[in-house]
Amino acid sequence: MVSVRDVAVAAGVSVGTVSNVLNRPDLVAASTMERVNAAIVDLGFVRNDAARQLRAGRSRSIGLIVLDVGNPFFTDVARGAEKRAGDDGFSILLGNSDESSVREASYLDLFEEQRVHGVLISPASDDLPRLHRARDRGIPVVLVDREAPDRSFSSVAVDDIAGGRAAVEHLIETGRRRIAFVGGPTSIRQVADRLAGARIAASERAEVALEYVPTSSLTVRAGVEATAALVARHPSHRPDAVFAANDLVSIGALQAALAAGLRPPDDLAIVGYDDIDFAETTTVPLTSMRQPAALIGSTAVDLLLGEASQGEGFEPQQVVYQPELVVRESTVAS
Amino acid sequence: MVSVRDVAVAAGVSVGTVSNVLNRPDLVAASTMERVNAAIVDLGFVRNDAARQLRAGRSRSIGLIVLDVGNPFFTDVARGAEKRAGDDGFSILLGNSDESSVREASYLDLFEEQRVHGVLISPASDDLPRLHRARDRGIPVVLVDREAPDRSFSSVAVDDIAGGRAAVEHLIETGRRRIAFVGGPTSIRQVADRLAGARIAASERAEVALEYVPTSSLTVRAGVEATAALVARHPSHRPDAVFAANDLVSIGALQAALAAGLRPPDDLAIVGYDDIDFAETTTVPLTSMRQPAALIGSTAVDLLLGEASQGEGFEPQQVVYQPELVVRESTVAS
DNA sequence: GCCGTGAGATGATTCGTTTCAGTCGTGAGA
DNA sequence: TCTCACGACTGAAACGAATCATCTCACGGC
Repeated sequence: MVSVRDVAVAAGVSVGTVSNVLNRPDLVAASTMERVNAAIVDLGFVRNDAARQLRAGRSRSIGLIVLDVGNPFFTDVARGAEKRAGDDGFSILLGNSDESSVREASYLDLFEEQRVHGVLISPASDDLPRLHRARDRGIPVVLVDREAPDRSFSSVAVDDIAGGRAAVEHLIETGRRRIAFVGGPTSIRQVADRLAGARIAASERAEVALEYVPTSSLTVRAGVEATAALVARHPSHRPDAVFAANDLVSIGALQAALAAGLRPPDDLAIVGYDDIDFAETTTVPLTSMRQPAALIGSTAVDLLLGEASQGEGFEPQQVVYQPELVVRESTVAS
Repeated sequence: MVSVRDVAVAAGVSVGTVSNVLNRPDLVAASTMERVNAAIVDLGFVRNDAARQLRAGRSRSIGLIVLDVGNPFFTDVARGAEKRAGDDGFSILLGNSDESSVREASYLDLFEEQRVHGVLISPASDDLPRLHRARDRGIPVVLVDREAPDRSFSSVAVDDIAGGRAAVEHLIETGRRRIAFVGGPTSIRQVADRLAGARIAASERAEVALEYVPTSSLTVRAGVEATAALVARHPSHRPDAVFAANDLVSIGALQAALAAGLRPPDDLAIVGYDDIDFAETTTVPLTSMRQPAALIGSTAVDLLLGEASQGEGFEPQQVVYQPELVVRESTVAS
């Protein structure tokens, strides 16, 4: 493996000069630079990032931990983050916690060992102490799609309470009275907030009943199972609307409804959350709360880099975007 | 930032002993180990991976470059790879080339600088020399979802020619005669092979016409645009079936067909490729060629680790899986 | 009392890069 | 002629962990 030393020898200069060619080309004479570059190409020299990092003390990478890589919402967030990070010469390390706090912790460990420039995380649990520890060690942390209860971290989120409320208000306006909220676990803050918003909207009208149907994860499968149980009930006890905690669950809910012979929106209305691309291509296109996924990702990187460049006296900032209701045939007949 | 030296001082031992506690616990006395571990917790010591790597010469990470993170097929591949890698203590660095050879090259550079343990790549282009260079520098390379023309690399692929052929044979059997293959660019091997397979199947029956409708990328949007142009033709020139290069394109094709007032499968049959989860939840559930995505990912890691542990005399291996036709309502009325 | 043995601990050295104080030589100004 | 400034380049030190040839010590055997 060829090192700067080899390049230096080949070009007849010192290692310091090779380093300058690589990092501060303005400090070196044109003719020297040419010789060094020729040697680099000749020998096939590739910088060793580990040595670079060791010297620098931190890496040029940013860790991103998402709840589910299979969810297009999060890949969109990742895309936004990656683009923004790339502009500043940073790269994104993507970790998938699959809603497991164990996996989440192991990614945090990994990222800490890598002396990552910072961590963007959509937490699976409420383990804020763990995050504080990371920050105490000098690694900035920004919460994604979630706010810190005590505002001790910067965050980029969408107002999930408002979103939950708007979704249920839409269902009420279109005539539904028995609404089921499908999703879980509530240890995921997004779920808890959307449910809270839904409850607020429901509580404003005495004739509206809101039922919480928990699931163990936010997947298509979970949506199918929970909804299948709902629609198997006697018609008099069956909800007339499902508000799903995210679009994967809502897709599952739609499948279960169709399998049971129900025809949305008449027999059952369905609202999802995230407005992933696939929500508009389903058998019955799904009404959903749209979130600006890529913008969330890029804003998170902004906040992170800001915090990283400032240091001690940094004041955490909360950015909150508003979700937007996208109405489709799963709630309103076309 | 606390280092092994600080831990050693706090525990009253040498740095070598701390390192032994971390890496070869069997060599150190129980009482010593306890003291060291206590010091580690006390001081909040976190190993510096850069220093570790520098010493070791290579990292415990494997780079994975995919064509499109937004495509669930690739996230499934990534999942499979990550799981398998994790079992051996490796982590996966996920890079998204977005079908751009420029982005692909920049990820390769990054991974080389990181002295990655190996690279799994679903190449966007035919730049094999670049890959050979990486391997010459000691970085094993395994091709994913694609075979090397000269078998000079190990690979895990699915027989796309057979897949393309089976898809078109299915269309012919169900009565279609004017078939459009939608997708591109053909510089992506998967596209070229699926098209080649389609042509073979079509050529076996004189009365079948196959038309190639290129797109610039494999996305829902591209599928919509290409198909919209097709269905806008006079009925006598309109194809009676679309074979899409992947499911994202087929979802786009379905949207365009519905928007034009056509009702699959009668007015237009549609076959996709990959059988992503969302293929069965579309307005008209999509017939698709299923590929064992997670298995592809884990097998690729297997081959990579095998090659990495052997070294020089390694013989590239080709693993080829067979795709499986999954018939749904987009080709056969229910 | 001596030697051999082996468990346990040591600490100097190494990995490859960046940085920075310092050297060298040239040319302008006094 | 001497000094000073400056551009160009040098090379040693430092980053933090892992390794391995050595060293220490206690104990058993004779």
